[in-house]
Amino acid sequence: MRVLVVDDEVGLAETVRRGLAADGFVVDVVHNGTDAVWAATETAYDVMVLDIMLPGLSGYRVVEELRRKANWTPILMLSAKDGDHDQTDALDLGADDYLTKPFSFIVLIARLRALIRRGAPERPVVMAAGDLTLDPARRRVHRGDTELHLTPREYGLLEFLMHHRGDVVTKTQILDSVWGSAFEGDPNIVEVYVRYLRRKIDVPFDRHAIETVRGMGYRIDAGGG
Amino acid sequence: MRVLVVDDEVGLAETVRRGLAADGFVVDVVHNGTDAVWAATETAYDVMVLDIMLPGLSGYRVVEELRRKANWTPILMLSAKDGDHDQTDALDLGADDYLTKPFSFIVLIARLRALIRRGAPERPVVMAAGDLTLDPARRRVHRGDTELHLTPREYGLLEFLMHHRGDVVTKTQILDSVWGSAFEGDPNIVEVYVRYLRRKIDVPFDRHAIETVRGMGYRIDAGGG
DNA sequence: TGAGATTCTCAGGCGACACTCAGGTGGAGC
DNA sequence: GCTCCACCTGAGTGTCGCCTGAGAATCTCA
Repeated sequence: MRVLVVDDEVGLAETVRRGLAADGFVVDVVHNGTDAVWAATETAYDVMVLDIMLPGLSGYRVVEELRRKANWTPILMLSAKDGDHDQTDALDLGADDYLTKPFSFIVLIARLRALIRRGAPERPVVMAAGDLTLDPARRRVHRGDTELHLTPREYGLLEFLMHHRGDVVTKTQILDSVWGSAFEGDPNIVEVYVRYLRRKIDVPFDRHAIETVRGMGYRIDAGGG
Repeated sequence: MRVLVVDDEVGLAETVRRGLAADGFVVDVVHNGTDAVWAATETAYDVMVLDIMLPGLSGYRVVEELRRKANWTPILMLSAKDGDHDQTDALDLGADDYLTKPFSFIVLIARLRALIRRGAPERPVVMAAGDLTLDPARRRVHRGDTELHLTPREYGLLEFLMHHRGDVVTKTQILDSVWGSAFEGDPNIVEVYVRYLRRKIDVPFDRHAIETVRGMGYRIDAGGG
């Protein structure tokens, strides 16, 4: 059982390290967020203990960064504060459990074991429209079982459409979100990329996921075409 | 903070009840879908915990039924399964969060608090006249279960009529609102478009939602024809 | 540096849609 | 029942929104 402990209070970190080691865990300790991300990326830990208050990269940012990198190691967060906000913020960001300092060692170990037992947490939301799925974390798109290769622009467009699946989105909205409001070129670019997307996600499968709503914009059907 | 817990496993439901009560929630428990819909309709809960696997009316159907009845109580769904499908299905149907069994109590409570904090999600107003519905956000029109394809002008006209459903609107009002006061063409255009609309929303269903009030204008019946 | 991938521009084509018009129909008042 | 006028109807016509293919410009990576 490998644990990564992240806390800038060297004394506390050392106490935790000894306690966990005595309980049979293999423990690595780092003292800041940047090292935490690096360590978690290099080594497959079974669980992480992560303090929120860290110099440089905060605990929140560490979770965010790891999840963005598709690292689903269970994370238990620690905080000195006792507010609801800390707690829910942490969980919203993708942490898996939460403990307020000061905490009992027995509780910490029990919670860690529970996390390990549960295994890697639920995957983040995979957006689906019928058999067309888009996984934002992994940046992957599937039509049924076949993976589709999309260029960055195509992916950005599809992600935007999927995020609003069922709703009509105007070309202006698309331009603003996918190309950015600074875009100065020909708005026709949206039509062109809708065509590119259709060529990859619809045409080969004889589907019509992307619907044109004349005079309004486009809509991706929640049923996937 | 009132919570409705819906789970057919009596033991688990009782555990959840006690835990939430200890955390200051006022908890009601029911063990099947039918009771859940009834309870949620009778009482204004701040949040619901809803198991997917239920005897009789499943959790999915409960969500569907409540949303259909314009009940937007935040719902957290529970499932024994661990599939992606469960998750997206639940969220697609109008649930607001999702938790896989077994779950940590801390996480459950945090998620519930987050849902309550977020409050009932804003739902777009769906205008209805009998079984004729118009969803402005999704720009969709249904007669019963069948979706109708309207052109932008037809849609604009119907939206205006629905907005004033029950009242007589004059052709001048229609022209000003739907075509804009700048319109210089033949006012007969209103009659033409009323005909187009009738051909799509009334004739195929043998209905008469759009009523002609001779000398005055038109009226859409609140009962949908 | 060069080949391939990707982004973007442009101009032509096509068809859905908005609108016109001329005649038909039927209700209301005499 | 006749007449008038409001409304209905069908057959057009032109336009504009969207689609499409070709190719230039730019980026990426070996």
